[in-house]
Amino acid sequence: MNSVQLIGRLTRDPEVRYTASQMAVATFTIAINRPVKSGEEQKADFPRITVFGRQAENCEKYLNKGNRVAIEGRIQTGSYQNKNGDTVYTTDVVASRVEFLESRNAAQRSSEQQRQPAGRTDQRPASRPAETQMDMTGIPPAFEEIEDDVPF
Amino acid sequence: MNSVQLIGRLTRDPEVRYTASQMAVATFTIAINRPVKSGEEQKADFPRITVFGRQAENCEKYLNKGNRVAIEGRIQTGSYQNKNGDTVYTTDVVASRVEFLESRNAAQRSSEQQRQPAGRTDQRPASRPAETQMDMTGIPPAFEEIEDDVPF
Amino acid sequence: MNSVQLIGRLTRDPEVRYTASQMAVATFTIAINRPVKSGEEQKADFPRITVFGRQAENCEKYLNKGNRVAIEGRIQTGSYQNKNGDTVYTTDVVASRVEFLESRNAAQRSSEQQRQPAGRTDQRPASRPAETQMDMTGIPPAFEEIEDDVPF
Amino acid sequence: MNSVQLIGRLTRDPEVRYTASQMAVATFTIAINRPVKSGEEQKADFPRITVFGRQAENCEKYLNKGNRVAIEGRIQTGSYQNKNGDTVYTTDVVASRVEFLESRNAAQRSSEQQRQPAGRTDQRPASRPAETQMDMTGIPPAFEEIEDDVPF
DNA sequence: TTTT
DNA sequence: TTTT
Repeated sequence: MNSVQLIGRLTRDPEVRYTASQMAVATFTIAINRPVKSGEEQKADFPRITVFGRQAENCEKYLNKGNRVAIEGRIQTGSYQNKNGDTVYTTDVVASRVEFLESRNAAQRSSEQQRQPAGRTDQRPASRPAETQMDMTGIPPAFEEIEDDVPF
Repeated sequence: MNSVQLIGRLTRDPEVRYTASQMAVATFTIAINRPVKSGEEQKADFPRITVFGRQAENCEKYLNKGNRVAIEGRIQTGSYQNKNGDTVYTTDVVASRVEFLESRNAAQRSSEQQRQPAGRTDQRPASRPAETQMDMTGIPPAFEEIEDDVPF
Repeated sequence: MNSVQLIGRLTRDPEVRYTASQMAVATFTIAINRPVKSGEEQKADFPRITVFGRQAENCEKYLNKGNRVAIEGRIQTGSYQNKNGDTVYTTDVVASRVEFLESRNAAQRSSEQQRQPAGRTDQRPASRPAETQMDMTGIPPAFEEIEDDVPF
Repeated sequence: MNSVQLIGRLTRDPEVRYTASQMAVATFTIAINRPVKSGEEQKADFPRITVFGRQAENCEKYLNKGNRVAIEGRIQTGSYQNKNGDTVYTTDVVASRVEFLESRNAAQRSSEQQRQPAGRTDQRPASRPAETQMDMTGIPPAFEEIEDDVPF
């Protein structure tokens, strides 16, 4: 069992990169405020979230800094060598599900603008319902094909 | 919401230190095998677990390398400066509950032997029931007093 | 381990009753929409939530039908005899934590109006920040005293 | 979000039935002891678990009354009319994952005997490693085809 | 008996 | 390096 449930707000816009096989991988950090007695200063935790595939694409489209999300996933640990040659250990939450509890208008997102330079020529604004959820089954890189339905 | 549930095995005996106020803090890492199709090589994640107070003492007494535990807790992030002066970011699971799903005889524990060099002179073996659970409410260092009942 | 995490919307205003020792007990049902492919009809689950103590009072004050909440808790089963004399088995989620992800103005709440008939004579509306969380440690009826801080 | 994590012991052998499309559906109840101060009488909760597909078959093969399992899943509510014609409301945990934390020898299981009447003619006992896990992605009845690997 |  |  390796199960994580989080609710928090993005500290920055998601970063998206692509694997060799063209799968999107979105990464962002969320701020989760700790329960605090009134008067005490607010503290927070900042876990890093990784999302794969179509969900990563939706995060890129619809999530911005400050947006609140609910995350279901698992803890994944790893390590890499930094420039100094010493080992850095990492701990990420790999999301199997991202639920948008709120998201600003996607049109304001610079990263989307860039990927869709020809632009939307239809009249409907690139807005979306405030509540949306998406599912991802399977654990990349062993990644099954994803049904191509938009989440709303 | 910041909620984590894990089942795994200790990669080493717990390490225990004490705060200025004499509260025990146990730290250990568990190995959680990832689900894997037969034939594939086994991979695992290795989150670090932190336990406070009486629970930390029980972990010290009853948990050894290889023992299986169930953990409920939350993700806590932090940072510190290493010897080279650069910032190292940390992610821990702070356990609010540790359930012993199995534990070897505590007497075999080298770390315990060392802390109790005069040894046990009574006849009863330092064994314990295989299933035990303990609860910890509250989040250190804001730590409420703990009812002093042994977990079995 | 008995751990539950839910996000959903109240199907009705909370019902509140009081134990012999004057502890508030709030009960409500939330609707959790199931993930659904676009085009399919929406289905939902409707677990019943039980909240104790000061948290129950806050639910009464600030939660209304339609409000979205995040719940952490555990499954509790029980049974009772109905009027026909046969046994009815029950399954509830006892909340250890309720997070208000949204709540309408408390003044609009009829149940509160009723409990405070003399009314608020000050000018400030009985509103509150949209995000609020409260904590409850301990499992009623073995219920430890609750620190008397308001959650905002 | 609709997430449940449980550890408990089967109160009886699993019951298995088959859908029209020949998918196995296993049902059982687990006992989860509540944390209790020493001296108090033990109480427990008894949620009903439902498992679909290949996992249900594995439950039938390898799980018996008394075995300890870890369950990940979600709460599902429903209702039906009983013989008296009144509505009975149900709450189940639909398991997306069942982890065998322990299981007696499968050969002792009567239900398996029945499904495999010709019997095993090889010499190896129908035993299995004590730790095993299986995964099920997707939510029946919208059920994707399951890779046919045994879980050990 | 169900929410948006 | 942090969100409201």
